[in-house]
Amino acid sequence: MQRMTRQRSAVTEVLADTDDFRSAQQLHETLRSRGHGIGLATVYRTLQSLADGGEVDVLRTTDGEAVYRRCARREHHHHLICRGCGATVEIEGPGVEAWAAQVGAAHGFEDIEHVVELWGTCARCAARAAHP
Amino acid sequence: MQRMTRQRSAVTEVLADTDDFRSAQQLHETLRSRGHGIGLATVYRTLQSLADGGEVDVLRTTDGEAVYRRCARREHHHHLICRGCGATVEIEGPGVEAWAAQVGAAHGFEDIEHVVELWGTCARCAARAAHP
DNA sequence: CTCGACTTGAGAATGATGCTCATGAAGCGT
DNA sequence: ACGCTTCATGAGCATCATTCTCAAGTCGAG
Repeated sequence: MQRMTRQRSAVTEVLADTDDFRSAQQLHETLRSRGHGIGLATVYRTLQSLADGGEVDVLRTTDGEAVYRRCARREHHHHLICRGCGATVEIEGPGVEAWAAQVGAAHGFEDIEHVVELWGTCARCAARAAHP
Repeated sequence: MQRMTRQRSAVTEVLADTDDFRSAQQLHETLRSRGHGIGLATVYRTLQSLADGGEVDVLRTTDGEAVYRRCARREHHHHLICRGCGATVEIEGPGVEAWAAQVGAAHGFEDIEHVVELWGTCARCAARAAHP
């Protein structure tokens, strides 16, 4: 079972407040700045369990760092993420599911999962880069 | 310029000998076992420069570990990778390029890149799992 | 309210990867 | 083939994200 602790609700609250993908460290920072005393290890543990329960989406930046986001849809979907600030748009991958399963099976692979994410620079970050 | 050293050619040779995605550590291991004296740092540096030059493909496992592969095609393409052993099949992503660029632009994002990879368990690893 | 079981957190441990700098070797020019 | 300049190497240390440890704290069922 999963207990509802002060720390756990603080994490879900912060996640609910942003639409961007954020790293565990960034979330921890935000939590501290809001006055919640919470340990980094707890943030990692909580994010892990939320991810296991499908309540948050996790993905890896090109640097290999894990970033988390509370998505609107619980069904599988994809993202367009800003490399600069983490701003995210949920997107559709038309026909991707079927294509992935079919290609996998055609090569004798089982338990197929697919990773389909778009990375770019959002308008705001592009503007910021233009005015240094 | 890029000098051709004993170590560098050893790395490219090992990469040429496998079709699987391999981590820097695994490649280092293989190199040592073949009798090449080579430092881990050199393996990392060499892989990095090969990747920068587009001679090897790099991607991240779900654990965030970087894995490398000498691909047949130099043009952009996608992969179906075995989670167990790294065995890889190069695949086509029909229409993905155009779709990615279009979706990105529609949301005001620039410099769009896309990550499209399929992960699964290859037939050999599935069989191995069945006979413990 | 009580108490056991789960959770927390500070700090240490781990693991991948990057950095340093003294030493080695590629390869250009001769 | 011979130097010589310059870039490459490697052993070990540094860093950074993430996980582990375990004593102390706190949910929440009864």
